[in-house]
Amino acid sequence: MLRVYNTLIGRKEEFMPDSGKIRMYVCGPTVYDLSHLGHARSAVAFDVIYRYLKYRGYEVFYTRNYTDIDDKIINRANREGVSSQEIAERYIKAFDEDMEGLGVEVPTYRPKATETIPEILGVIQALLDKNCAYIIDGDVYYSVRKFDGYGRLSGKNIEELEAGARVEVDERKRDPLDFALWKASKEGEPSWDSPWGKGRPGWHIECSAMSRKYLGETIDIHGGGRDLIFPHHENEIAQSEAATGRPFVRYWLHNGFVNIQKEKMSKSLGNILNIRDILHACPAEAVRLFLLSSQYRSPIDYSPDVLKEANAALERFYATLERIESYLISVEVKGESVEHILRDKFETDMDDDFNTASVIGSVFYAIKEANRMLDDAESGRRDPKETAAILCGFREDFRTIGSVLGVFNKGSAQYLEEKKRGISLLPEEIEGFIRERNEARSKGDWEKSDKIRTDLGERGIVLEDYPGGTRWKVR
RNA sequence: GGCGGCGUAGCCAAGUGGUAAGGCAGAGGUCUGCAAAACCUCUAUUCAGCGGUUCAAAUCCGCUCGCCGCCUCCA
Repeated sequence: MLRVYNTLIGRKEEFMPDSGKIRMYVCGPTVYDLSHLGHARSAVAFDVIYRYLKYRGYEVFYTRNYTDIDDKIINRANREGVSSQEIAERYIKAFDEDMEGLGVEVPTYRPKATETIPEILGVIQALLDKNCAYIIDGDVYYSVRKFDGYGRLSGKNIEELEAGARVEVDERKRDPLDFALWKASKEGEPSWDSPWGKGRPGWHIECSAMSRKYLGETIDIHGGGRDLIFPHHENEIAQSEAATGRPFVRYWLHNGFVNIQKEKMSKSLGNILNIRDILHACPAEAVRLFLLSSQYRSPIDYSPDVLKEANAALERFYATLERIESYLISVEVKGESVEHILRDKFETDMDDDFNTASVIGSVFYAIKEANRMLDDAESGRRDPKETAAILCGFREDFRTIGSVLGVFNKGSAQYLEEKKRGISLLPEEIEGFIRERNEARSKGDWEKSDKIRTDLGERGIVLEDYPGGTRWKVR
């Protein structure tokens, strides 16, 4: 039984979709700059949720939008002297590249706000017809007071919000909490025709329109970062439910932030880490492993060290996987029953609000088990066939888990191959050095043999001597 | 000020009523010419603190302290 933490009720509850088809919407980026680690966390968290739901046998219709019209885009365009569209296209492309780099699966639908204008106009018109919105000088505002449930998602009440409202209130609005559905365009700004004059959509309305267009009036899951709970998601609920008269979202899921030195990563604090910079310095699987090492709702603190740790953990995983794979080549497995203890644990953990941190713990527990069994089997203290059957189960379960987490996903050969691309030496050259070193070793010339090992070490090659011979790997 | 969340070993992090997963770092050991890798042992009588409920609490309740987020664009 899958249980998820639903922000709407503030606790975990059983996930019961209406049917085997799941409609899921996640708020995507506003495309005015490169995406940062925080975006990566949200994308990876919901990528794993998407994959797991599919793994569980659901058909998932996953929509993630691009907000491609917005003040920040316009500002940047003006600053650079190019069109808003050009800015949006540039950063959509960049975002897509980053997602691909992170191994994030492509959602079913990836709509853009600017391609949903007719539907946006439709929702606004419906709200005007129902007297939930009003027009002032070509702007259209949503009348928050007309919506009973306002504040339910964020646990706020209207009176308190008003009391704490910060300045800069637009005097024309009937109520400080009212927000723009449609903004009349100023000279030179991108605009679309509407019954209320030329203008562009407000931020919140696009998600209501896109969600409805691609997934219908009531959807199963709506996700995004915690900071979107208020006002963005609160406003989406108000708009959608007032317009359709039906519940908007059944399960609201929100991911925690990536912090740097305990503080939220954000533009205003200037502590941004771009995805592409990180990906440049570190394999994608290590980034994902870092992100998935905490439960998706918890805050996680970034530092260069934790990424290094994730990378080291990955290294350990693949080194053991390689051992397992070589062992399974040497020992025939047939007719032995393969057990899937790991897979069962994986499902139990994931069923509990996608507890990837616990899954990763189990994987490394299994890694230790596997190494222990291999040590014992290799020294004849363990039955080879029985060992092979268990390791075979591990290997299959690693693949299963890897396919959902997008980590531990490669064959060990592939992983090691990729690492070898980064080095300046040819494998034949390295083999040559190893032969030379072993000749020296056989003569007891430790000085020479150690120098060869040190020299290779400086070029990123690590040597390991085993009873069967010397092996090398890339650090 | 209002609302929400968090506080588990040197660090990261699971565990939400049945007696503290896992990783990194550290110490000792096995193996090795020496290493490396791997394995073994050790490293939280205790879960911010104080009370309460219970046969039983890190887990539930209350209070205190500390940190963070939202209330304004934000993943």
